[in-house]
Amino acid sequence: MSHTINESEDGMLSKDQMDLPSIDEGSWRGSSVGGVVLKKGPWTSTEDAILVEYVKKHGEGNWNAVQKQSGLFRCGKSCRLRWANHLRPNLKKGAFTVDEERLIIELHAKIGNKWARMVAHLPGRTDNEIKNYWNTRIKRRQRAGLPLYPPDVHLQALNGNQQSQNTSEFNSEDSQHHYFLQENNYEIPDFIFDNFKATHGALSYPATLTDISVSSMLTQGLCSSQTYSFMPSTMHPPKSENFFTGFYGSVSNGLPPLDEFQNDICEKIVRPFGLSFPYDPDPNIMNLPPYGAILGSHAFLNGNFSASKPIPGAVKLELPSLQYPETDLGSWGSSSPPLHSLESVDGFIQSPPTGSVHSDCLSPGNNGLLETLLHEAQTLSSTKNNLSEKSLNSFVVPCGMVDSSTPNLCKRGWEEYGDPISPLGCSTASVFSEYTPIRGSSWDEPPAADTLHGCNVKPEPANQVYPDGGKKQKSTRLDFSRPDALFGSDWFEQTQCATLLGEDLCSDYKHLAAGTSTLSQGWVLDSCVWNNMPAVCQMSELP
DNA sequence: AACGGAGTCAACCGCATTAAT
DNA sequence: AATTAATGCGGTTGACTCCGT
Repeated sequence: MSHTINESEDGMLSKDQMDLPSIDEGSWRGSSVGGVVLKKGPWTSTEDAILVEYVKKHGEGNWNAVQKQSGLFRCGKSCRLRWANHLRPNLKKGAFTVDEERLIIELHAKIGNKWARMVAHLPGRTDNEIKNYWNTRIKRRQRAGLPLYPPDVHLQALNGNQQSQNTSEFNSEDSQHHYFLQENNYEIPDFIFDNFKATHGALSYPATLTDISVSSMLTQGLCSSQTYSFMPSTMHPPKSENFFTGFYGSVSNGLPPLDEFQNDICEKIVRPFGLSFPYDPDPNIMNLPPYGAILGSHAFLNGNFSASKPIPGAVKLELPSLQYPETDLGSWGSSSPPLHSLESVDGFIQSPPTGSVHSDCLSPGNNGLLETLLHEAQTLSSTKNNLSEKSLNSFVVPCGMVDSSTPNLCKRGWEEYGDPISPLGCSTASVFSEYTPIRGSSWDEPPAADTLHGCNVKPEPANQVYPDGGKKQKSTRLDFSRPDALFGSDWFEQTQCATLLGEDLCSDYKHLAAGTSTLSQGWVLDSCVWNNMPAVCQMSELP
């Protein structure tokens, strides 16, 4: 498509031919350099001709001189871009050939969003073209629920990267970039997971990454002002919600800077993993700590709060491995039939690879980063006896606080009640239905059926003491004894819950509340917290 | 035919890097 | 060494087109 040949241009063209466009021309905007108002918007053929003529005379470069010497009212950047993308000779126009597409895929699997570098392999193409193609392709495949890379490309890229460790075909940055966060969208290629699933022990990732323990990630990466050591250097704070803003939060959306996480053993990072969630009621729901929106929530799954209505940012997320129907859920949890209504998750889950995370507290199943993170977080939590009172304000029963004699909620959840779409392996529904200890007893204790629909829910003991010596505090949370009441209430609809969760998830929970037989007070809400719900519950005062 | 959503593409913007002074 | 300008790069935006309803 060319914007240089159209009706509006024709009108402009005649104007150009007579004189350069007047400032009040629609495509002129306010930017000015040295008192000269520069034009923006589509180029006209006249402008193209001027630019081409200029380049013929003076060669490429010194683009800022174009405006001065040729009278073209375009900034240097615009001239350069126009020349590079449209005017320079030997440009290959038209659709990408099959070979080119294949090459782009392979290159992307190897080097990520290095469009300019890809150009070297695709003569006649521009980085912009490649980028557009890729972005379009991403959307298309995401919509179709297809993996971003064909499996063979995964393997090929994997091998290539392993070789590149030695051959330096791609620098380490690229490798890291490649392995961790593909492209702008923080996409993680399938082969990471494939490989992870395949190895579970053998190092298949670049050493620089495989050596990253969750602890180190938490304490050095997430919890230090060094920022995210495993993030690509090219990552900029995204404008839209995405996984990493959602996950590690606070980068750019008004949340506390990472420095604030340095203390307290990354409590705030640990929290989302079920350890605690001292949520401070905030009327601004959208400022919910994104890291609280992780486990089992759709927000985690697609980096957004919406369940099946991803905000635009969601488009950028993709975890190809989880798009495979045959996904070996060993890395996420055991396979089990998708849960009703909650499984229709946007298929983009992502998680840094952790195939060979070595730590002192390797997760029981070694099933994936989240599990490992969780497990390690448990360790961190358990060793941190002085968990702040603040965190105790949460009514979360963190995994790490679950008595050792008690089946580990998280672990068991992943292993036995795996939600194919949840890194935890247990969806919110599964938590509700399976891990809602009645009357605060063991997780193993079968839920009492009498707690189903009635109101005879045993209230949580007000003075309940928790393993760490602290007391749960109801604080400002809603005094709903039952989440089913909560979800089914008008309040739930009338408050921001629905907004926060998205209509779909909202209805999911309502459905859940109506159908589950294991709801009880306290623990249920804990589960809610654990699944990102408590933040919702806590943030509003009783109506 | 009108409308709306999705796809495509060109161009812009902001930041990073490099070169020049 | 510090500053400024030029350039490169990647992400995003907005206009346009296509297509289905």
